[in-house]
Amino acid sequence: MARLKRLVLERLMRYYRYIVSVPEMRGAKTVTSAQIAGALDIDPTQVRKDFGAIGLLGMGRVGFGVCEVCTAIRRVLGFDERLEAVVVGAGHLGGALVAYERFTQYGLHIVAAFDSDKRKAGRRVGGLLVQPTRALTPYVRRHKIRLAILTTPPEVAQKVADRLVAAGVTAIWNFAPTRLTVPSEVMVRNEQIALGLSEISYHLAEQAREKQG
Amino acid sequence: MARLKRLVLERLMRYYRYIVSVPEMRGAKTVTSAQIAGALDIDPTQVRKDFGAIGLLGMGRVGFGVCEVCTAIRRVLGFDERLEAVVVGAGHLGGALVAYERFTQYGLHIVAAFDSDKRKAGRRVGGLLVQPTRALTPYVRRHKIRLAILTTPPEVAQKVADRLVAAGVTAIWNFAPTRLTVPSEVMVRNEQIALGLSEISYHLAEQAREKQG
DNA sequence: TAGATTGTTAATCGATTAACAATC
DNA sequence: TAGATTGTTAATCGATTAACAATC
Repeated sequence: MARLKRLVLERLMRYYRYIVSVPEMRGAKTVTSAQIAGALDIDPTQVRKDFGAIGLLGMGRVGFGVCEVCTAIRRVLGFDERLEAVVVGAGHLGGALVAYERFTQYGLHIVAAFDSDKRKAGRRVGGLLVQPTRALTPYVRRHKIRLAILTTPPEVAQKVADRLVAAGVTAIWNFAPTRLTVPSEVMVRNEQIALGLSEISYHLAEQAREKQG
Repeated sequence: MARLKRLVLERLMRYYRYIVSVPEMRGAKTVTSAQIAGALDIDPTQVRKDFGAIGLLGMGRVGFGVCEVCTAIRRVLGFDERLEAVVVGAGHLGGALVAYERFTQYGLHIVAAFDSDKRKAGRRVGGLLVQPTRALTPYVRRHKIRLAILTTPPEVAQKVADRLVAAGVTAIWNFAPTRLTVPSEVMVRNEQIALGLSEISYHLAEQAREKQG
């Protein structure tokens, strides 16, 4: 099976969420590409192509088996495997991620939180005791942690990333607004929340300009 | 000037951040498209095109004036205008956004927070007193709020959105994992953080599969 | 069977990159 | 002037959509 691209993966996630959580899906045995596409504002052909890419075959006149779809997506995206992650940077955002229970639906478990701030270390964040940064490397090594969630200030993000990589992490979910330099075998997913502001701010500014003249 | 697309706006945001915050930019009078492109891993032609789209003209052999670039981006994206927003849903994520001070750099000021949970209403979140949801509509009306940041659970997101629209909001920054149905003149930006997990989880699952067989 | 839905190939669309003359 | 950098047109690349025979 060819390596799936980012856009495909994100759509698979959306299909999965639709199928497992939308009320009209409750109890349904089958689902058509048109149903999913309509709900998610996607082209039905796209849905069938994505399903085809992960080996899902539909049935003419009926659609796809709900169970098969769920199972296939879970398997491909790895939701059945327990995935343990550490959070580095126990500020507001880090705390929000630790507290977000829905991640466990996808197999993700945040098992430790770290912060360099001595006032934060020792405090509790969403059920986790925040540890000082010097405990990071040994923890990652001992527990064979593969994923780190980075929510530090941008100034220290690269330094932390270097330590994480040295400790053996192979994926970083980066919420700091900086590009990270890492070896090619380490995967970085950048989550730049502030980028959304560009679209919103522009839209509102345009609106104001149109109103004026 | 033609309406700018989402990808262009996001790149403009990244150019802006690079220019105002990266150390090697300190004191520089000019910057070339190659410099920016190199730092952000973008094609230099793209940078020049984007600059051209907002009316920026470079100088042969020299590049672009740092000041001009900043000013132009700020003006186009509307960062010079004060933009007031309310947060609805004062949970961990809502709190994190309220506490995020860097937004003011872009003209965004979160001026009020609301939550339907009676235990949360009355508490402080990042300097703001959380108000009960019944205060939402009057507040938005009175202060002519145009932007709402939605961080409620997905189940109530649509209902809240309806109220916000009725109260006069024209843009919604939606962090709830649901598609919202709103009138066409209202802009919705979806920030689906969990989508990133699909890419990470897949990558790590693939890695494990490769190792096994 | 008739008809809705699939899987797949071809056509379209848009975004990115390459090429290069014009410029300072 | 020589050479680095721009602005713009053309070529490429990839993703999305349309068309339609095959299927149950």
